[in-house]
Amino acid sequence: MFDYSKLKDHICKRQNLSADEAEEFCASFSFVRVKKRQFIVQPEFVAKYRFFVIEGSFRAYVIGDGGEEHTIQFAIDNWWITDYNSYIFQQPASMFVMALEDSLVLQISFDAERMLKKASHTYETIFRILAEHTAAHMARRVILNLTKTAEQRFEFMLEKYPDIVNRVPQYALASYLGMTTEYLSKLRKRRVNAKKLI
Amino acid sequence: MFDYSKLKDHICKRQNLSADEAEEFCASFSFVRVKKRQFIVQPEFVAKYRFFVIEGSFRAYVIGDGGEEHTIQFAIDNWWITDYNSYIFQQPASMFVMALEDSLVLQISFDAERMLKKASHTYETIFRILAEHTAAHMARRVILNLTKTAEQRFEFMLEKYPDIVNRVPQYALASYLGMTTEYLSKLRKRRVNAKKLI
DNA sequence: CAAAATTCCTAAACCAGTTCATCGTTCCCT
DNA sequence: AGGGAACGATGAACTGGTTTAGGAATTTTG
Repeated sequence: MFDYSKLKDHICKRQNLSADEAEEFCASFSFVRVKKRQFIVQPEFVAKYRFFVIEGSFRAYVIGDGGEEHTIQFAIDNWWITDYNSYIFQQPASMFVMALEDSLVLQISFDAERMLKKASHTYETIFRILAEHTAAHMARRVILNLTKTAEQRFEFMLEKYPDIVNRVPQYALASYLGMTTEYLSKLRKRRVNAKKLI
Repeated sequence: MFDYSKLKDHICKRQNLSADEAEEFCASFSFVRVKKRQFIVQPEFVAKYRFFVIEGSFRAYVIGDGGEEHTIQFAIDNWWITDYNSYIFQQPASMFVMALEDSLVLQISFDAERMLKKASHTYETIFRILAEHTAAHMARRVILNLTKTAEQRFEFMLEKYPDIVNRVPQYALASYLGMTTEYLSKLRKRRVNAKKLI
């Protein structure tokens, strides 16, 4: 009925798998359609699933003490998303994860993942690599936030993830970059004016 | 000659291991003494090792465009440290990792780690769990930096990692928390004055 | 299609945190 | 032991980014 090829490609790029193994691996995932503005993770509830985005886009955010939203992560096609701390430790989540558009995802439950990890060394390796990549990505993000100014972070985002910049609402992007919408708007204007001079 | 018990305890807390397995696992690590101010990772060179601190303390930092130091991570007894992106992808490092005191570490090389991972499902699991914990920890750090003010981050640090606050130099702590030494000094003073009023 | 709601832009006042400059203290090193 | 470098404190001037407040444009929904 549905097409697992995106997930298969994603996995096989990182680890050699026989056709049978790839098949068995994917069988633990189920397709779910998610409507725009629908939540797939909510605070207080344990994040039972890890999601792989086939099409559409998502946004993970937390609510600060003053009620402000802080975007922690975006996910578009071929990215993973969930509340990582909630999922890994099976504790109540602190994040919302919401669809930004009507989307299609593949989800795996924590239990199914645990079985896969237990079942074979190869599957364990896949999740090990996944976790390493996640850790490495997060480490880069920490460095970026610590070493660059708001403007530099925006420039970096434009260069590295133009798809995301053009696809997500401005207030979500601003809070991801650790600034206000107003300031992002100012930066955008400054860029346009700078371009006009060339 | 040396005592592997700290590493053994650390691993066994996370994964069940037979005595033989624990022995074999630890055999891939070697003890190294590191003098204060000595580097165990340097930019441009590939981080060949991952380190487990037996005693002493370390600091990982990068140099910003303007020459400022930004502390990315501290490590004291029973913590892991290296330039994660360099080690995992075996690419040139962007960080310095320096001993803050005369220290004793256990190091494992990337190749030895790869062999362990390949050799057995159990060892693969250990490194998977390690990576998951690293990713989860980093995710919490990103959230903290995005949602809290400089003062709140300092308060949090005091509560959660008082050992580190009391053990590392002020300028290192300040750059870890994403602020200047001068401002941290001001916050410290504000705290002392606030306490006097109680 | 029109009303309601959400998103985006602009601008001025404001503030958390930085910069700069100076001084006292502690830690090393030989 | 003593001279130099590293470390911490403090205050005044400054700035990157926020807050507040308003209005315009776009999207959603009935």
